[in-house]
Amino acid sequence: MSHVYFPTSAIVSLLYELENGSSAEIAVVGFEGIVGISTFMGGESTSSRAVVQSAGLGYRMKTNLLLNAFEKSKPIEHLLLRYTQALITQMSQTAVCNRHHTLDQQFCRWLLLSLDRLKTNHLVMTQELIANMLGVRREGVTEAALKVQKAGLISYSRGHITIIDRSGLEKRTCECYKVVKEEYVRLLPEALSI
Amino acid sequence: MSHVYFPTSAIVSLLYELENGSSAEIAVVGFEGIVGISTFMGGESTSSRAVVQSAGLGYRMKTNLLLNAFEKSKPIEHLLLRYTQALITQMSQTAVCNRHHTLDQQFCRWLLLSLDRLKTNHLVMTQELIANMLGVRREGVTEAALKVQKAGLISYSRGHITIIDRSGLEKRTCECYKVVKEEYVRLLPEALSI
DNA sequence: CTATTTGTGTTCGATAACGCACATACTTTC
DNA sequence: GAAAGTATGTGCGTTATCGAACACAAATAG
Repeated sequence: MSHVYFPTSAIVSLLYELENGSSAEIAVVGFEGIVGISTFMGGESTSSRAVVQSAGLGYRMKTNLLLNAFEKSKPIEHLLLRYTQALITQMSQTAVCNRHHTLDQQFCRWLLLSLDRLKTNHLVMTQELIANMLGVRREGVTEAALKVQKAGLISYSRGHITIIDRSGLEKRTCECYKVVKEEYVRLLPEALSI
Repeated sequence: MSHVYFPTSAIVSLLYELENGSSAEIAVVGFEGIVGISTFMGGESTSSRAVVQSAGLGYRMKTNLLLNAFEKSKPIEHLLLRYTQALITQMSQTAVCNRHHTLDQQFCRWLLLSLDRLKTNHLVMTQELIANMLGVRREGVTEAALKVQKAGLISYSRGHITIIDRSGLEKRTCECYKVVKEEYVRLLPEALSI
């Protein structure tokens, strides 16, 4: 890894892939975060794969520059570590969510996590790709999306999702969304005024 | 949190609990690790719960002493951060494993993760508790345990598990066990000669 | 403007895990 | 050594998700 990335309008998914080709998203990174924490965590590499989920802009920085900043500035170090802890919370909650919640709930959670990182209420993403992120079948996402659409919360058409009723989505999703969001706000108050 | 813990013979599970009372283990900590990383990550607290899975010994240290060491010694800082990254790998792999692998495989993975942190091939743990860790039904664990027992890999009796054929277990589990183990060895070569 | 590709909807049988109820057997307690 | 408690085994019907096949329509390419 030669660079780390600071998305501004882009959204990046951190995916883990299995030998059989199936995968699952373990966290989402947007304007609030960094892609490449292993730089300062000391591992140099990770087993996860970063995939741009929603095209957009971001800054990139040479790995060793970030490392320098991390070593020289305590405030930067503390900020980066606090972000890492927020990321850990997201990963953990995702693990539990994978275990216990329905596809419907997870679909809504995923939508909300993405929306929080976008300025618009419009998302460009096929069901096939969402299925890849969630680690489920495409048909499962189709079903979930239809239900949510029939409930009047979103409108969906060939890769274009428009959110109609955001608070409706929040009611429909599991607690995981809220838990993660609140932890981000707690740990990164400067960065977030979501 | 007033103290952090360094298990020596004890094994600690990091659990996330949901509002409805169900839970899932997201990582295991043994002699190779620390309970309380949020101390130096800066969050002060975590949403996870640490539960002693297997009784044993360990050291404890006042939180602010560890924090001092973290701030004053670069080698200690780097070691702790590398450990944290290993923990992140374990959490991520658990998330994917929860999604894609069968209860049988996860049961074997869990046994192996525990065994790596014990000196013996004998484990004291009821099926009820294992079910709690894995976030599944007790009956599911009973079934898995019976299969593994019938295959001649373990013997199980009222909370006492004895491993008979370790390499058999490794064949039966999913890749997740190996991936995590190798990452621990890569990141913490000094600490591990597993 | 036709042909192909892409994204979505639908069906159906298979399977893994669930929730619940209850039987059984080993252990501890008194 | 009888009674109560604990751990495990078993047998339901139920449900969510899977895997695979296919229909259809919108978008894109030639």
